[in-house]
This record gives sequence, C-alpha cells and structure tokens, in this order.
Amino acid sequence: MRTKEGNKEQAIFDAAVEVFAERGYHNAKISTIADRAGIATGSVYLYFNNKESIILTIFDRLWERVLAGISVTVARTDLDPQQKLNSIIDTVFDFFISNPALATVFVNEQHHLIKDGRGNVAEQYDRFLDIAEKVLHDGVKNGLFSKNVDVSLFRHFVTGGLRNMLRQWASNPTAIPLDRVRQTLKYVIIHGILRT
Amino acid sequence: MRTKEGNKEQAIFDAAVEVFAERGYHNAKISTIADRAGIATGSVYLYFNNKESIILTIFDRLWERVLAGISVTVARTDLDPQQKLNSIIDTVFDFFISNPALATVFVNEQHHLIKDGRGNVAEQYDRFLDIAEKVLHDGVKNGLFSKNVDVSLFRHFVTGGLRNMLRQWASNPTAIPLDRVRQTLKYVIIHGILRT
Amino acid sequence: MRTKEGNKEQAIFDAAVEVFAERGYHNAKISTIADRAGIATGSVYLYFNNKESIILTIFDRLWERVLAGISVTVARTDLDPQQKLNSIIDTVFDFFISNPALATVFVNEQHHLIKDGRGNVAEQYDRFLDIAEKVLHDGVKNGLFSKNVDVSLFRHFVTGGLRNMLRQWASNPTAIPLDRVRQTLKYVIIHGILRT
Amino acid sequence: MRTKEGNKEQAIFDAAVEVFAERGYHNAKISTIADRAGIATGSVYLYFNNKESIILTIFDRLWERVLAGISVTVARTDLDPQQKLNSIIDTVFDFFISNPALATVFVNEQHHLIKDGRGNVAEQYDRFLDIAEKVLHDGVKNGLFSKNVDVSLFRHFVTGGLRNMLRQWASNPTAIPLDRVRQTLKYVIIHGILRT
DNA sequence: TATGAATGAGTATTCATTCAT
DNA sequence: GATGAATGAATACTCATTCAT
Repeated sequence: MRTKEGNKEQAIFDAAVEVFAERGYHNAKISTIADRAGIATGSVYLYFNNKESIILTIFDRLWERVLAGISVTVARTDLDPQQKLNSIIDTVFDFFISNPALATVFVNEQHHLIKDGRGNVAEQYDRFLDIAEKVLHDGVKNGLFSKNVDVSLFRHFVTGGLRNMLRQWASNPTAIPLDRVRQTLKYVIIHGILRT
Repeated sequence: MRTKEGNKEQAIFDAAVEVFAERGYHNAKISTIADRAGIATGSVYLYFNNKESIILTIFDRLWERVLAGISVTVARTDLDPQQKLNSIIDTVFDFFISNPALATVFVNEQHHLIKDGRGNVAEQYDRFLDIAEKVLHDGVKNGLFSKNVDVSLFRHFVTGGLRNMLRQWASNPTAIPLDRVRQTLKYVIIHGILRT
Repeated sequence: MRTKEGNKEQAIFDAAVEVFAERGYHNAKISTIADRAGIATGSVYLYFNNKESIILTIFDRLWERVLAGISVTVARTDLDPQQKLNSIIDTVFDFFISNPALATVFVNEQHHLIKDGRGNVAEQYDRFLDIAEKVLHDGVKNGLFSKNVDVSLFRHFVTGGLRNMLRQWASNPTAIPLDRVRQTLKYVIIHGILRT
Repeated sequence: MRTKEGNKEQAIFDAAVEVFAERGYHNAKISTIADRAGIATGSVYLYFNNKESIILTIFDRLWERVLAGISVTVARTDLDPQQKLNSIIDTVFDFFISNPALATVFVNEQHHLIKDGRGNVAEQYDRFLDIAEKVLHDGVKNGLFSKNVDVSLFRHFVTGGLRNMLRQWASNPTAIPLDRVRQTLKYVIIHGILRT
C-alpha cells in the first residue's frame, strides 16, 4: 500500500492555517489548502470530516496548548497575581510568536465560531477568561489590584486589546519588535496611561 | 422624488445593518435585506452597486460621524489630554448606544474589510487612530501620561479592548449597564489595574 | 421584471420525465434537465427544492390522476367487479399511452422511492393496491371470482405483470399495438392461460 | 492458491449481494462490500474489474443456474406444457428461497442493466423468456392453452407478476408463507381469477 | 424607478479506481 | 497476491447580479 509519507494531517493543518490567514475562512478553498499541503483535494477528507472541522481543530489545539500553559502558572503559590498576569501574557505571546499566521486566524475567525456556537471554541475561550478573572479577583482580594475595576469586564478589555495588538504585529511581524508590544501591554495593564 | 429615494436607501442601509448583525456579512443574503427593507431584490442595486458597497457605506458613515464628533473635541484648547481621551470614549460609546446592531457589525466585520483593503475603511480607521495617538502624545509631552507607554501601540490596545467590551455589551445590551462598561474602560485606561 | 414565459415548471417537469426515462434517476443531471427545458441550471431551483423533489412530484401527480380516475369507477354501482377491473386497467393504460416516457420512469424508479420511504409514493401506491384489492374481494364475495386466489397477493401479481408489459411497450411503443397488450392483459387476468 | 482465491471471490460476491440488496446498486460502496467480505478495498479489484462487473457477474450466475434448471425440464417428453410451466415456476421459486437477498437484487436492479445493455443480462433474460414462450406455444398448439392469449406478451406478464410477488415476499420473508405465494401464482396463471 | 424571475459561475464533498509498498 | 492511502473527476445547489417588462 501507499504508506503515509510524513504527517499529512499536520501538512493539511499547517496549509489551512496559512490559507485561512491569507484569505479568511469563507474565501479559502479546500482545493487551495490541498495544493498547499501537496496532496490531492480528496485526500483532505481522509483526515478531516469537512472544512469546518479543520478550523475547529485549529482552535481546539490552540486553546488546548494555551490553557495547558497558563494552568500551570496560575496553580503556583509562589507567584502573586501581578506575576501571574505577566506570565499569562507571556504564554499567549510566546505561542503566537511561533506562528504569526495562527495569530491571524485566531483574531479574525474566532468570533464567527463562537457566535454560531461551533465546536468547543466558546467553552475553551470561557475557560481562559475565567482563569484570568480568577487571577484578577485574587489581586483585588489581597489589595494589590484596585477595587474600582470590574474584573469580569476588565478581562474582556484585556483580551480584546491583546488581540488587536497581536493583529497589528501579525500583519507585519518584522516591523514591530514583539518585546516592545509585550512590554507596553504589561505596563498599561498594570499602570494605565497616567504617569506614576 | 428625492425624499422617497432617500428613504429607500436608508431602509436598505438599516435593514443591512440588522441582517449583517444577525447573520454575519458572508451569510447575509441580499434578498433578505431587500425583504427587510420592504422592497424588491433588484431594487437594492438601484442604490448600491453590490453587496460589498453596502457594508462599505455602513463603515463609511460610521467613521464619518465618529471622526466628526471627536474632531471637535480634540480641537478644543480648554481640555487637557485626559479630558479629551474621556470625551473620545464618550463619543464612541454614545454612537453605539444608539445602535447596538451597528456595534455588532462594527466589531465583527471591520477587520475583513481592512485586511483586504476594501473601500476607505482602513484609511478612516487610521485617521481615528492618528487622532487618538496625537492626544496621547500631547499627554506624554506635557507630562500627564507616562513615557513608558508606546502610544502608537497603546492606541491599538485601547481600540481592541474597547471593541471587545462593546461586543460583550452588544451581545446582550440589557445584561450589562453600559455606564459600568464606560466607567471601567475610562478607569483602566488611566490608572491600569494597580491600586493607587 | 422578466415575466414567466410559458409554464417553466411544466417545462422542467416534462424535461425531467424525459431525462429520467433516458438515463435513470441517478444518472440524470440537473444541468441536462435544465438544458432540455430551455432554462438555466439555477432556474430549476426556483420551481423545485432539489432533484428528489422533482421525481417525487412526478409520482405525486401520476398517482393523483390515476387514483382520481379509478376512484370514480369503483364507486359506481352499475358495474360488477369484473367490469371494474377492466376499467381500472383501461385507466392505467390510457394514462401511460399519453406519455411513454412517464411509463418508463414509473416502472424504473418507483421501487427506489418506496424502498427508502421518500415522499408519498408508498402511501399512494398502497391506496391503489387497496382499491384494487377491494374490487377483487367484492368479486370473490359475490361468487364471481375464485376463492382459490389470495387477493392480497393477486393484486401484486397483476400490478407487477402490468408494469412489465408496460415496460415492454414503452421500450418501443410502435412495435407492439397497445390494444393487443391491453386485451391480453384483461383476458389472462380473468381466464388464465387455460383453454376454456 | 486456487482455493483461497476462489473463497475470496465468493466472499466478495456474497457481500455484494447483501449490500446491493440493502442499499441498492447506486448507493452501495465498494468499501462497504470489501469490509463485509473481510478484505481490503483494493483487493476487490483483483477479482472484479469494476463495480458494474460485480453485479453483472451476479446476474450471470443467477441466470446461468435458472436456465440450467429449466432447460432440463423443458427437454423432458413426459411432461405436458402445464406441468412444464409449473416446474419452471418451482425452479425460480426454489432458487430465490435459498437467497432472499439475491431475489431483492434481482427485482430491483435487473432493469437498469437491461436498459443500458450491460453484459449478458438482456440476452440471458431473453433466453429465459424464449424458453417460456416455447412452452406456452406448445400448449396452445396441442389445445391445452387458449388461443386468445398472445404468448409473447403473456411471458412478460408472468415474469413481471412473478417478480413483484417475489419482491413482496423478499421484503419480509417471514410474513408471507412462500407456498401460498407459489400456489397463488400457479393458480392464477392457469385459471385466471374467474371462478371455474 | 421598480420589479422579481432568470441567470450561471463557483465549490464542498463523495467514492470508484489506482498503485506504491 | 494483498493492502488501504491517495487520487481527482464529477455534480447538486446557492445566491449575487442582471434585465425584460
């Protein structure tokens, strides 16, 4: 039989991330993804049930890794909430540094999937937000963070801001030093814009 | 008759905002928009060249009004940068309060249009960002805002965060008091999360 | 607007009967039917929801007419069961004489639709069989027909035989005089093959 | 090894009869047949050229056996035409009793193959009809059967009726005693429905 | 202007068949 | 021979856009 050369599923996955990033989910053709992966169109369906399951798999793995990463951090007892917040930001940044196209797909397509309740995207995103909210709550409780901030709204503010800065960076990864993005983000979350 | 024409274009515009908000741009059908506007499908094309021009017009008018609103504010000499920042936020909020569906379309569809360089969306968004950046710069210059913040990145952070909080609010306008959203936003931009 | 010229639904219906007869349902392409009907492919979907609904409509109308025809006959009190049987046969024959292609579709495709329980085909066919069975029962009751015949099986025998003779005729309508088919059918149903 | 090959071909054959009976020829997948036969998909093509050749082989063997069976009967000089007719019916019945799924395939798929002139199906069916016709002719000639029956049409009537009764029986073999089917068939062919 | 029937390009998906191992 | 992964041709259906009335 013809044996699997390399990992075709991964090739399709990678090609799909690229094509979804370039054209958007709705304008991406399966045939283009197959071409990019170096296989025949029909072979895509040996590894994925349909077009949607490809993007759902992308988000599934994305959140799986991010959640795994931050779960370790938030469980640590030797870090205060501010350090945990910094660590969460680092995890997300590090993840997307390794794949700008994935960052693009993430910022562009997630809300469609959540809006229509497809797959586990909404659930995983909620888990992420809940973890972040817990860190914020802890910070408020121990007096580190201000009581004037509604943490359940703040988490949306931060993720939205984070996403938009990532989009900016992903649209042209070489133009903006990612560390500058990261430092700006950490600073403004903690101190806001006012001079201290 | 001019009045009638004006009414029909507006009817299509309003119907399109509703339908785009409900189904998303790609899943919205011209025939649905026409139905909602109370006209025949073909009549849509008497007022708009094609589907895309409808959403481009939506964003054009959106930004036109927002930019008109904040331009007045930033030109004033009796306001300091922090007050101007607050006023910009108020302008955006007030605009979307009057039309939650428009807020939904804004947060969900803008990036597709910018990404593909359609219409003037990117240009107008840039103008908005530039205005905001100038206010921030002025604040840094006169010592009100911190020098640790990269203002050209910060503006992306703020708009992303603003957009995401609006999405949250627009998804269920009655669940979250908009003033709480507004106050949280203003506070965290100025002070960050740290207790002062 | 472009008004309907002629009856497009009927044109599609007629074209579908032809194409289904020539190629069989599974090998018939919507585009071929549209071509034959002199319209664009997409226009087919203005009149029918999908391919299957076309053939279901064909059978619906077929049985509707046949059932309407024989219902009148069996309700008459001035005919004995044998005369009613003859009349039922005439109705079916007359119906298919007017459209050999329809006869072909009928004999070739009905069982697939019944087997998969699509539409009302099975129900209408059952109604037909029930009507025929009632006539047979009446004949047995009044001593005209033999008690040695299981009428609920006999009706299947007759319809199968009828269908096969029609198939033969429809495959080459000019080769066999239909009246000879009709007379043979009537005779053997009544007398069997034995010399009387 | 011949034996092994023979077993596999038979396994495919048997699996195909089952699957064709369950799903119909067009909806039957080669992969399903291979699964059912306990072999790999590709191995099917070591024994059959393509999907169609499988069903053609099914009909080939079916008719081969039926024709072999009835040929013996019709050659006998100690039987009159009525006895020969009964014997032909018995041969067909006995053949299908041993394999209801084969009966289902026979009644459902034969006409597609004949219609398109595939394989030898039409020829073998014609041979069968000719043999039956000869028996009928002999009966007419020696005064046993009626001259009012067109024997070349009657044979179509009988085979169609036979097929339809078999379909009925095959759809639910336990519901109808096959001997009742057989007796009804023999009776009506000989005597028709009229009380004698 | 206004209509809405008609158009036809565009694409996800299936599955019989092939072939490298 | 046997495998089953890989192939890619084939096609129903959608919907933005057009245009005859």
